[in-house]
Amino acid sequence: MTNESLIFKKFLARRDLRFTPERKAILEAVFDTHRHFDADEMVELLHKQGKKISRATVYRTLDLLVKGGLIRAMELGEARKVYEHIIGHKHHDHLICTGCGRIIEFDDGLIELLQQKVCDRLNFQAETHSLRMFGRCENCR
Amino acid sequence: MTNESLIFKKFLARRDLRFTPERKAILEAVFDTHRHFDADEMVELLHKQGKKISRATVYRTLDLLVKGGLIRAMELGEARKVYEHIIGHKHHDHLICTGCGRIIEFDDGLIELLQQKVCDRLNFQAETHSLRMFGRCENCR
DNA sequence: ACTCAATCTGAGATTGAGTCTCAATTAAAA
DNA sequence: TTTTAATTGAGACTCAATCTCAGATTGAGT
Ligand SMILES: [Mn+2]
Ligand SMILES: [Mn+2]
Ligand SMILES: [Zn+2]
Ligand SMILES: [Zn+2]
Repeated sequence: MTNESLIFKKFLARRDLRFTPERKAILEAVFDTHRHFDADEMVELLHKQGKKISRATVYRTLDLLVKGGLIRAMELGEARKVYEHIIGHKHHDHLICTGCGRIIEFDDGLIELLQQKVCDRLNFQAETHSLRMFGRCENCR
Repeated sequence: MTNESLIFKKFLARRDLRFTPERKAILEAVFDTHRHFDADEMVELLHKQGKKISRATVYRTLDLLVKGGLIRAMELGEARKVYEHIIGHKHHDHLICTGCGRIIEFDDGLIELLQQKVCDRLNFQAETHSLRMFGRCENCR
Protein backbone atom coordinates (compact mmCIF):
# COMPACT_ATOMS: atom_id res chain seq x y z
CA MET A 1 0.00 0.00 0.00
CA THR A 2 1.56 3.25 -1.11
CA ASN A 3 1.87 6.28 1.05
CA GLU A 4 -0.55 8.25 -1.08
CA SER A 5 -3.14 5.46 -0.96
CA LEU A 6 -3.05 5.50 2.81
CA ILE A 7 -3.43 9.24 2.93
CA PHE A 8 -6.29 9.24 0.43
CA LYS A 9 -8.07 6.41 2.24
CA LYS A 10 -7.78 8.23 5.52
CA PHE A 11 -9.06 11.43 3.94
CA LEU A 12 -12.03 9.58 2.46
CA ALA A 13 -12.82 7.68 5.65
CA ARG A 14 -12.83 10.89 7.67
CA ARG A 15 -15.60 12.15 5.40
CA ASP A 16 -17.57 8.89 5.05
CA LEU A 17 -16.50 8.52 1.45
CA ARG A 18 -15.42 5.28 -0.20
CA PHE A 19 -12.18 4.13 -1.74
CA THR A 20 -13.77 2.75 -4.89
CA PRO A 21 -11.99 0.99 -7.77
CA GLU A 22 -12.44 4.13 -9.87
CA ARG A 23 -10.85 6.35 -7.25
CA LYS A 24 -8.04 3.86 -6.81
CA ALA A 25 -7.34 3.76 -10.56
CA ILE A 26 -7.33 7.55 -10.81
CA LEU A 27 -5.05 7.88 -7.80
CA GLU A 28 -2.59 5.43 -9.29
CA ALA A 29 -2.60 7.07 -12.69
CA VAL A 30 -2.07 10.48 -11.11
CA PHE A 31 0.93 9.28 -9.13
CA ASP A 32 2.38 7.38 -12.08
CA THR A 33 2.44 10.57 -14.10
CA HIS A 34 5.34 12.88 -13.37
CA ARG A 35 4.04 15.70 -15.53
CA HIS A 36 1.49 18.45 -15.40
CA PHE A 37 -1.76 17.10 -16.78
CA ASP A 38 -5.31 18.29 -17.17
CA ALA A 39 -8.54 16.51 -16.36
CA ASP A 40 -9.38 15.42 -19.89
CA GLU A 41 -5.86 14.18 -20.50
CA MET A 42 -6.31 12.00 -17.43
CA VAL A 43 -9.61 10.66 -18.80
CA GLU A 44 -7.80 9.86 -22.04
CA LEU A 45 -4.88 8.20 -20.27
CA LEU A 46 -7.18 5.99 -18.23
CA HIS A 47 -9.08 4.97 -21.35
CA LYS A 48 -5.83 4.02 -23.07
CA GLN A 49 -5.12 1.79 -20.08
CA GLY A 50 -8.47 0.12 -20.64
CA LYS A 51 -10.07 1.74 -17.59
CA LYS A 52 -13.43 3.05 -18.69
CA ILE A 53 -13.98 5.74 -16.10
CA SER A 54 -16.32 8.58 -16.89
CA ARG A 55 -15.35 12.17 -17.27
CA ALA A 56 -17.57 13.15 -14.36
CA THR A 57 -15.86 10.71 -12.04
CA VAL A 58 -12.41 11.89 -13.06
CA TYR A 59 -13.34 15.51 -12.47
CA ARG A 60 -14.91 14.64 -9.14
CA THR A 61 -11.95 12.57 -7.99
CA LEU A 62 -9.39 15.19 -8.97
CA ASP A 63 -11.34 17.63 -6.81
CA LEU A 64 -11.16 15.18 -3.92
CA LEU A 65 -7.42 14.75 -4.38
CA VAL A 66 -7.00 18.51 -4.27
CA LYS A 67 -9.15 18.79 -1.14
CA GLY A 68 -7.16 15.98 0.42
CA GLY A 69 -3.91 17.78 -0.28
CA LEU A 70 -2.55 15.02 -2.51
CA ILE A 71 -2.44 17.06 -5.69
CA ARG A 72 -2.34 20.71 -6.59
CA ALA A 73 -4.32 22.53 -9.28
CA MET A 74 -3.00 25.55 -11.10
CA GLU A 75 -3.55 27.72 -14.13
CA LEU A 76 -0.49 27.88 -16.30
CA GLY A 77 -1.85 30.44 -18.71
CA GLU A 78 -4.03 28.23 -20.86
CA ALA A 79 -7.75 27.76 -20.53
CA ARG A 80 -7.63 24.41 -18.79
CA LYS A 81 -6.64 23.82 -15.24
CA VAL A 82 -3.62 21.55 -14.82
CA TYR A 83 -2.64 19.32 -11.94
CA GLU A 84 0.48 17.83 -10.44
CA HIS A 85 0.94 15.56 -7.48
CA ILE A 86 2.36 17.00 -4.31
CA ILE A 87 3.27 14.14 -1.98
CA GLY A 88 6.96 13.35 -2.14
CA HIS A 89 7.72 16.52 -4.07
CA LYS A 90 8.72 19.75 -2.51
CA HIS A 91 6.99 23.01 -3.23
CA HIS A 92 7.98 24.96 -6.31
CA ASP A 93 6.69 27.69 -8.57
CA HIS A 94 6.71 28.07 -12.36
CA LEU A 95 8.24 29.95 -15.24
CA ILE A 96 5.95 29.71 -18.25
CA CYS A 97 7.29 30.26 -21.75
CA THR A 98 4.73 32.06 -23.86
CA GLY A 99 6.64 31.02 -26.97
CA CYS A 100 6.74 27.24 -26.75
CA GLY A 101 4.64 26.52 -23.68
CA ARG A 102 7.59 25.06 -21.80
CA ILE A 103 7.22 24.97 -18.02
CA ILE A 104 10.29 25.49 -15.86
CA GLU A 105 10.04 24.77 -12.16
CA PHE A 106 11.97 26.68 -9.54
CA ASP A 107 12.21 26.97 -5.81
CA ASP A 108 13.60 29.95 -3.93
CA GLY A 109 13.55 29.78 -0.17
CA LEU A 110 14.28 33.44 0.30
CA ILE A 111 11.32 34.50 -1.83
CA GLU A 112 9.12 32.21 0.21
CA LEU A 113 10.46 33.72 3.42
CA LEU A 114 9.77 37.25 2.20
CA GLN A 115 6.27 36.22 1.18
CA GLN A 116 5.70 35.12 4.73
CA LYS A 117 6.96 38.48 5.98
CA VAL A 118 4.52 40.31 3.74
CA CYS A 119 1.69 38.22 5.17
CA ASP A 120 2.84 38.87 8.74
CA ARG A 121 3.02 42.60 8.09
CA LEU A 122 -0.53 42.65 6.72
CA ASN A 123 -2.05 40.30 9.26
CA PHE A 124 -2.81 37.74 6.61
CA GLN A 125 -2.69 34.01 7.17
CA ALA A 126 -1.61 32.49 3.87
CA GLU A 127 -2.60 28.91 3.12
CA THR A 128 -1.31 28.61 -0.42
CA HIS A 129 0.36 30.80 -2.96
CA SER A 130 1.07 30.84 -6.65
CA LEU A 131 3.98 32.65 -8.25
CA ARG A 132 4.09 32.51 -12.01
CA MET A 133 6.43 34.35 -14.33
CA PHE A 134 5.48 34.54 -18.00
CA GLY A 135 8.03 35.23 -20.70
CA ARG A 136 10.54 33.64 -23.03
CA CYS A 137 12.72 30.65 -22.35
CA GLU A 138 16.26 30.45 -23.67
CA ASN A 139 15.11 28.69 -26.86
CA CYS A 140 12.48 31.32 -27.62
CA ARG A 141 14.18 34.67 -27.00
CA MET B 1 -7.32 64.82 -23.29
CA THR B 2 -6.25 62.42 -20.59
CA ASN B 3 -2.97 60.64 -20.55
CA GLU B 4 -4.60 57.24 -21.03
CA SER B 5 -6.63 58.51 -24.00
CA LEU B 6 -3.47 59.66 -25.72
CA ILE B 7 -1.78 56.36 -25.09
CA PHE B 8 -4.76 54.35 -26.28
CA LYS B 9 -5.14 56.50 -29.40
CA LYS B 10 -1.50 56.08 -30.23
CA PHE B 11 -1.75 52.33 -29.70
CA LEU B 12 -4.78 52.14 -31.97
CA ALA B 13 -3.26 54.35 -34.65
CA ARG B 14 -0.13 52.25 -34.76
CA ARG B 15 -2.32 49.29 -35.68
CA ASP B 16 -4.72 51.07 -38.02
CA LEU B 17 -7.52 50.79 -35.52
CA ARG B 18 -10.00 53.54 -34.70
CA PHE B 19 -10.78 55.45 -31.56
CA THR B 20 -14.54 54.99 -31.73
CA PRO B 21 -17.16 56.40 -29.36
CA GLU B 22 -17.62 52.90 -27.91
CA ARG B 23 -13.92 52.50 -27.21
CA LYS B 24 -13.79 55.98 -25.73
CA ALA B 25 -16.71 55.25 -23.39
CA ILE B 26 -15.17 51.96 -22.26
CA LEU B 27 -11.78 53.57 -21.69
CA GLU B 28 -13.35 56.30 -19.57
CA ALA B 29 -15.41 53.88 -17.52
CA VAL B 30 -12.35 51.70 -16.93
CA PHE B 31 -10.29 54.63 -15.68
CA ASP B 32 -13.14 56.01 -13.57
CA THR B 33 -13.32 52.72 -11.69
CA HIS B 34 -10.71 52.27 -9.00
CA ARG B 35 -11.61 48.69 -8.29
CA HIS B 36 -11.07 45.25 -9.76
CA PHE B 37 -13.88 44.55 -12.19
CA ASP B 38 -14.81 41.85 -14.64
CA ALA B 39 -16.01 42.18 -18.21
CA ASP B 40 -19.69 41.65 -17.55
CA GLU B 41 -19.64 44.08 -14.64
CA MET B 42 -18.26 46.65 -17.07
CA VAL B 43 -21.07 45.90 -19.52
CA GLU B 44 -23.53 46.41 -16.69
CA LEU B 45 -21.89 49.64 -15.53
CA LEU B 46 -21.98 51.12 -19.02
CA HIS B 47 -25.62 50.19 -19.40
CA LYS B 48 -26.43 51.92 -16.12
CA GLN B 49 -24.77 55.02 -17.54
CA GLY B 50 -27.09 54.78 -20.54
CA LYS B 51 -24.32 53.66 -22.88
CA LYS B 52 -25.72 50.73 -24.86
CA ILE B 53 -22.51 49.00 -25.83
CA SER B 54 -22.63 45.33 -26.66
CA ARG B 55 -20.99 42.60 -24.67
CA ALA B 56 -18.83 41.65 -27.64
CA THR B 57 -17.47 45.17 -27.97
CA VAL B 58 -16.67 45.39 -24.27
CA TYR B 59 -14.82 42.08 -24.37
CA ARG B 60 -12.96 43.11 -27.50
CA THR B 61 -12.02 46.52 -26.12
CA LEU B 62 -10.78 45.14 -22.82
CA ASP B 63 -8.51 42.86 -24.83
CA LEU B 64 -7.20 45.86 -26.71
CA LEU B 65 -6.57 47.74 -23.48
CA VAL B 66 -4.61 44.77 -22.18
CA LYS B 67 -2.58 44.51 -25.39
CA GLY B 68 -1.94 48.24 -25.23
CA GLY B 69 -0.64 47.94 -21.70
CA LEU B 70 -3.32 50.21 -20.23
CA ILE B 71 -4.97 47.58 -18.07
CA ARG B 72 -4.02 44.28 -16.59
CA ALA B 73 -6.03 41.05 -16.46
CA MET B 74 -5.72 38.55 -13.66
CA GLU B 75 -7.39 35.57 -12.07
CA LEU B 76 -8.13 36.16 -8.44
CA GLY B 77 -9.39 32.68 -7.75
CA GLU B 78 -12.91 32.96 -9.11
CA ALA B 79 -14.07 31.80 -12.51
CA ARG B 80 -14.10 35.19 -14.16
CA LYS B 81 -11.10 37.19 -15.19
CA VAL B 82 -10.82 40.56 -13.49
CA TYR B 83 -9.14 43.73 -14.66
CA GLU B 84 -7.60 46.82 -13.16
CA HIS B 85 -6.03 49.81 -14.80
CA ILE B 86 -2.29 50.17 -14.76
CA ILE B 87 -1.38 53.67 -15.87
CA GLY B 88 -0.63 55.92 -12.91
CA HIS B 89 -0.51 52.96 -10.53
CA LYS B 90 2.59 51.11 -9.64
CA HIS B 91 2.89 47.37 -9.86
CA HIS B 92 1.58 45.27 -7.02
CA ASP B 93 0.51 41.74 -6.23
CA HIS B 94 -2.45 40.36 -4.29
CA LEU B 95 -3.45 38.64 -1.09
CA ILE B 96 -6.82 36.97 -1.61
CA CYS B 97 -9.02 36.13 1.35
CA THR B 98 -10.80 32.85 0.76
CA GLY B 99 -13.21 33.73 3.57
CA CYS B 100 -14.70 37.04 2.49
CA GLY B 101 -13.18 37.57 -0.93
CA ARG B 102 -11.30 40.66 0.18
CA ILE B 103 -8.33 41.62 -1.98
CA ILE B 104 -5.30 43.16 -0.33
CA GLU B 105 -2.64 44.71 -2.53
CA PHE B 106 1.03 44.68 -1.66
CA ASP B 107 4.31 45.59 -3.20
CA ASP B 108 7.68 44.22 -2.15
CA GLY B 109 10.71 45.38 -4.08
CA LEU B 110 12.99 42.74 -2.68
CA ILE B 111 10.72 39.92 -3.80
CA GLU B 112 10.62 41.44 -7.26
CA LEU B 113 14.40 41.65 -7.28
CA LEU B 114 14.74 38.02 -6.28
CA GLN B 115 12.27 37.01 -8.96
CA GLN B 116 14.54 38.68 -11.48
CA LYS B 117 17.49 36.76 -10.11
CA VAL B 118 15.65 33.48 -10.52
CA CYS B 119 14.97 34.35 -14.14
CA ASP B 120 18.59 35.32 -14.74
CA ARG B 121 19.79 32.07 -13.23
CA LEU B 122 17.47 30.04 -15.47
CA ASN B 123 18.04 32.05 -18.64
CA PHE B 124 14.43 33.16 -18.71
CA GLN B 125 13.26 36.54 -19.91
CA ALA B 126 10.19 37.39 -17.86
CA GLU B 127 7.65 39.78 -19.30
CA THR B 128 5.00 39.61 -16.60
CA HIS B 129 4.44 37.80 -13.37
CA SER B 130 1.64 37.06 -10.97
CA LEU B 131 2.12 36.39 -7.29
CA ARG B 132 -1.03 35.50 -5.41
CA MET B 133 -1.32 34.35 -1.83
CA PHE B 134 -4.58 32.74 -0.78
CA GLY B 135 -5.67 32.54 2.85
CA ARG B 136 -7.47 34.38 5.61
CA CYS B 137 -7.54 38.08 6.25
CA GLU B 138 -7.52 39.46 9.78
CA ASN B 139 -11.34 39.53 9.89
CA CYS B 140 -11.66 35.91 8.84
CA ARG B 141 -9.06 34.00 10.86
C1' DA C 1 -25.31 -14.24 3.70
C1' DC C 2 -29.13 -10.71 3.55
C1' DT C 3 -30.98 -6.06 4.22
C1' DC C 4 -30.94 -1.43 3.56
C1' DA C 5 -29.54 3.21 3.67
C1' DA C 6 -25.95 5.87 1.88
C1' DT C 7 -22.62 6.61 -1.48
C1' DC C 8 -21.06 6.29 -6.20
C1' DT C 9 -21.04 6.07 -11.15
C1' DG C 10 -21.96 7.17 -16.01
C1' DA C 11 -24.51 9.18 -19.84
C1' DG C 12 -25.90 12.99 -21.17
C1' DA C 13 -27.88 17.64 -20.24
C1' DT C 14 -26.72 22.09 -18.63
C1' DT C 15 -24.10 26.17 -17.44
C1' DG C 16 -21.54 30.23 -18.33
C1' DA C 17 -17.45 32.93 -19.56
C1' DG C 18 -15.54 33.91 -23.54
C1' DT C 19 -15.34 33.82 -28.75
C1' DC C 20 -17.01 34.04 -33.29
C1' DT C 21 -20.11 35.19 -37.36
C1' DC C 22 -21.92 38.18 -40.47
C1' DA C 23 -24.83 41.82 -42.14
C1' DA C 24 -25.38 46.58 -41.41
C1' DT C 25 -22.91 50.74 -40.04
C1' DT C 26 -19.28 53.98 -39.57
C1' DA C 27 -14.72 56.04 -40.03
C1' DA C 28 -11.48 58.21 -42.76
C1' DA C 29 -8.33 58.21 -46.70
C1' DA C 30 -8.24 59.43 -51.43
C1' DT D 1 -17.98 62.19 -52.68
C1' DT D 2 -16.27 57.76 -53.32
C1' DT D 3 -14.19 53.79 -51.76
C1' DT D 4 -12.14 50.63 -48.74
C1' DA D 5 -11.40 48.84 -44.36
C1' DA D 6 -12.60 48.74 -39.69
C1' DT D 7 -16.41 48.37 -36.31
C1' DT D 8 -20.49 47.13 -34.13
C1' DG D 9 -24.29 44.30 -32.17
C1' DA D 10 -27.31 40.32 -31.89
C1' DG D 11 -27.11 36.10 -31.23
C1' DA D 12 -24.98 31.61 -32.32
C1' DC D 13 -21.32 28.94 -30.81
C1' DT D 14 -17.43 26.72 -27.98
C1' DC D 15 -15.87 23.97 -24.50
C1' DA D 16 -14.24 23.19 -19.73
C1' DA D 17 -16.63 22.31 -15.91
C1' DT D 18 -20.75 21.11 -13.32
C1' DC D 19 -25.05 19.02 -12.54
C1' DT D 20 -28.91 15.48 -12.82
C1' DC D 21 -30.76 11.33 -11.79
C1' DA D 22 -31.54 6.45 -12.41
C1' DG D 23 -29.22 2.34 -11.66
C1' DA D 24 -25.11 0.14 -9.44
C1' DT D 25 -22.16 -0.56 -5.57
C1' DT D 26 -20.54 -0.38 -0.92
C1' DG D 27 -20.42 -1.61 3.78
C1' DA D 28 -22.47 -1.45 8.45
C1' DG D 29 -25.77 -3.91 11.01
C1' DT D 30 -28.16 -8.10 11.73
MN1 LIG E 1 5.19 21.92 -11.32
MN1 LIG F 1 -4.87 45.19 -7.73
ZN1 LIG G 1 10.09 28.58 -25.00
ZN1 LIG H 1 -11.52 37.89 4.78
